[in-house]
Amino acid sequence: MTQEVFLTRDERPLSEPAEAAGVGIRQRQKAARPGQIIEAAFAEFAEKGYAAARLEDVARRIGITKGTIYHYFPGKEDLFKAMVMAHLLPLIDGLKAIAGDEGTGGVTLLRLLLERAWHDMVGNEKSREFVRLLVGEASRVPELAQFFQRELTSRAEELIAAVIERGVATGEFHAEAAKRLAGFPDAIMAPAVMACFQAVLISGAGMPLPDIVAMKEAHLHLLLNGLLVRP
Amino acid sequence: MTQEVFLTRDERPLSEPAEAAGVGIRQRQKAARPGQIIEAAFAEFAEKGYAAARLEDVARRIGITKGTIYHYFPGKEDLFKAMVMAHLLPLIDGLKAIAGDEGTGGVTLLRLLLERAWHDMVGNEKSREFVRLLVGEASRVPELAQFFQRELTSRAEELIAAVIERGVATGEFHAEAAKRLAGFPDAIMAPAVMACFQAVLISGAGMPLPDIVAMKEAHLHLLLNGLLVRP
Amino acid sequence: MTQEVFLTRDERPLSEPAEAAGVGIRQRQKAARPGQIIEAAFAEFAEKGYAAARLEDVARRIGITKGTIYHYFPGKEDLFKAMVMAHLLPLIDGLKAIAGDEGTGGVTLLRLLLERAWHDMVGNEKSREFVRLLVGEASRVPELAQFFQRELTSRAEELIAAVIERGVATGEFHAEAAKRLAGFPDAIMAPAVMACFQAVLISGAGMPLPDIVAMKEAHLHLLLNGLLVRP
Amino acid sequence: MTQEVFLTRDERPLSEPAEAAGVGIRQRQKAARPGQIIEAAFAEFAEKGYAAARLEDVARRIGITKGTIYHYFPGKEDLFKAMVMAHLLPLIDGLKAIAGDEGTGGVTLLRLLLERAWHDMVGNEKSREFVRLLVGEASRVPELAQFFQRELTSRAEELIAAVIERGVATGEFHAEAAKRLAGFPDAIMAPAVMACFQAVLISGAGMPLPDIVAMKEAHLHLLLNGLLVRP
DNA sequence: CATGAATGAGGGTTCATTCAT
DNA sequence: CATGAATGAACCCTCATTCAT
Repeated sequence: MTQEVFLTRDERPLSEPAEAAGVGIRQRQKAARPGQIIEAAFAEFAEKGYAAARLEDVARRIGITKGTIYHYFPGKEDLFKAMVMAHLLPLIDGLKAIAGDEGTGGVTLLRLLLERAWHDMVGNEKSREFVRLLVGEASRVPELAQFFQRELTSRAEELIAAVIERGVATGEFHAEAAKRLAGFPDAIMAPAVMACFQAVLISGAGMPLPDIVAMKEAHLHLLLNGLLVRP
Repeated sequence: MTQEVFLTRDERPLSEPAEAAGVGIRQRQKAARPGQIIEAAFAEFAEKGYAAARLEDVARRIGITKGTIYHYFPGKEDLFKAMVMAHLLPLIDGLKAIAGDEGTGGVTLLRLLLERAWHDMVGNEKSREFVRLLVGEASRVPELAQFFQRELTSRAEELIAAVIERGVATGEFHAEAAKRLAGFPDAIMAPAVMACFQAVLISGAGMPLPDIVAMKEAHLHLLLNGLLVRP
Repeated sequence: MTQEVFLTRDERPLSEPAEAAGVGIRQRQKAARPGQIIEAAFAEFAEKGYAAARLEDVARRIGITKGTIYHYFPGKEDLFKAMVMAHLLPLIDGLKAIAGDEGTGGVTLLRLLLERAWHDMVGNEKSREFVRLLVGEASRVPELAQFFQRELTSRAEELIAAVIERGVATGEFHAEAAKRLAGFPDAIMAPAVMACFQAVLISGAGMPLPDIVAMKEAHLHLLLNGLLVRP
Repeated sequence: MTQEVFLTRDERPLSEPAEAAGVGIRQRQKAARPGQIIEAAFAEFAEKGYAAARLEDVARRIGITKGTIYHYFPGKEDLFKAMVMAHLLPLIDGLKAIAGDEGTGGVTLLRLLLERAWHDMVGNEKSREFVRLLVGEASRVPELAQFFQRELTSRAEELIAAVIERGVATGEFHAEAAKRLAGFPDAIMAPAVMACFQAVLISGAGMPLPDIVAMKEAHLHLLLNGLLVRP
């Protein structure tokens, strides 16, 4: 069982060939370009950071030249935004899917939520790098920061709140805990983010990753039971 | 009650040579320069990121010229490292202080630990920016990443493990929870890190900060009691 | 009779791509660029010396901008090396050509050798400046100094030795003189080098050049006959 | 017998302590400073060239600071000139001394002249470096180039002409050779200059120096007898 | 006299962006 | 569509020179 166990859903590469049937290879190439560029851009931005990434390196990664990028994106910053969007949208869709789940109990919903979070933020190398990139650079692009806050963060917070509420309604969760968490719902997700950074740091240092599944279980257990001995 | 309530300890600015008695203004200037420069560098690096920060802006911030920086630091990267170190050292000392506390119960120790973490990572604007900067850039300076991992992260993890162990020894904490957390001690600190990012994002978007003290309380309560209703 | 009488062979400028038929102007430009840049670089380096030469001036000389130079050369030092090589290679070829001459007598060969030396080191302004530049700067680029020593100096010394040997074999040269010169073959070429410096100094001072052909004749005569009256 | 055998005359260091008797050490220090600085400057200029030499390195060489140099010299260029002058003057004096020698025969005078030339240009490391420096940089300082031409070169040429004339007068030298050399007297000295460069290049490449005394003898022999077999 | 902190004018180098081909 | 030569605006870094101490 590898560390990439969380790849349970749509892991389509961004540069999908779009199953073009009768069109020539040139057509297919052309249609695939933006996705290829975004993918290469992600790799460079993640590795070097926005400012230090060079468009020439992005281009070379997929065997094109600098100029070609400008056929598809107006400039470096736009490419960055597009790349972030391309990665953000699936995450948002994931959240929407859960929100639609007229699931049963609070615990089940919570588990579903954590599953998604761990998948999206810790599940594989690219996810982790993306989170790191977002934290490091997004605040330099206010437009993105706002989109991120509006579409993902606040949506996630609402979802968490809803899940807790449901747990309280079904009698699973403690009402007082729910009230207390109202002002800090992200605390629920925090360990996943933490695991993300831990993994980035560790793999950056060339050390072996810890057991991610066990970490996820520890996370859930901590949320549900806390540390204290039941009286 | 402002957001800077956590400024309970030594918040001496990095500059200022402590005591300057009979020495001339030039002498005082000279002794204070490195600290001033580091402070200005922090501001620029935090605002623009390592690559986008300009030494000229760092200099202008304290009314000197670019060249002067080179009297005190060999170059941009060294300045960055020095700045990180200047911020990291106090955090390490903070951890050491707690480790020395032959405290009583696990809960008390845990509270102490959280207090420190929230102070150091969420307590004020600069702390938060520093954490963000570290996450965003440290991996580009492997030397720093390793120092960070060795001196701070692993030390913190040991401390957390010790605290939990003590809680188990005193009968406060659940043995099973302790065992489960052994592989993921950072989960304990995660909500503080999360709050840090949340605050950065929110203030970056120009919105008002939430009640940090309440968040800290919610954090502690969640850790201790979990979400579930006691059976 | 001008001073440039020695331009008897291929004095093609370094630029110009030889034949440019139907290709567009852009193509022709591109192919010619490295040569143009090297030529301009030579002029600047010769005039100001390596350290004081400015790439911007090199660029302006041929109507391009600083940045363009970096499309063709990795940096200032590489440009310098390339320029030296471009000038050195023809000289080496010249020596090889003579070495291939299965000439007749020692005197004839010696005359051939001197002809080349005077042409290559005194014959025209550029040659002279190049020698001066080499003497002044080569030692700062050990790589070049070694190449120069290995490919040109030692080759020339071997050639001189061979010429003298042949003169001895044919009975033209004095055996004792030959033996004595074995340890100092460069003495044979020395007057040409001297004339090079003299010309540089003199034209630098704005004075008229002496009669170079006469100097060359004096050189040959001195070598062959010496100063003493025959007994 | 080492290579420095030519050190037969006044090899006083430039920074002589001026045998001050009762004056304090401070006084002596002060009086010696300009000479020390010039000596250090020579070392740096010779090693790096004028443009690349740093005044700070000059200062450090003798344990003072940059600023002190400005107490004794108006600036970098003036220091360079002063250094060149300090080295040039003894050479000029050497020539004058020979010119005063109402010596006997032409051969004897010629030998005297060569002795000086080899001593001053090949005799030791510093002499050689100085010649190289002069060739490389002097033309960038027209003022110096003119002084050099007027005081040293032309004086040397006159001296050589006089020596040859005397040889002709005494019947030692061939009249035709004398006439021919009138337009190129430097040819006489050329091998010494050549040996200088050869030595610089060779020691720059870390190889062992050839036998300088033998080279000098070969030089003289070549001048007197030429290469041809006497008919 | 001597120091060395500070200045400020460059110069080498990089790279996003443009545009003729 | 794609190329890649060319531009030009920065930015890091160096260092001769100044001057308060």
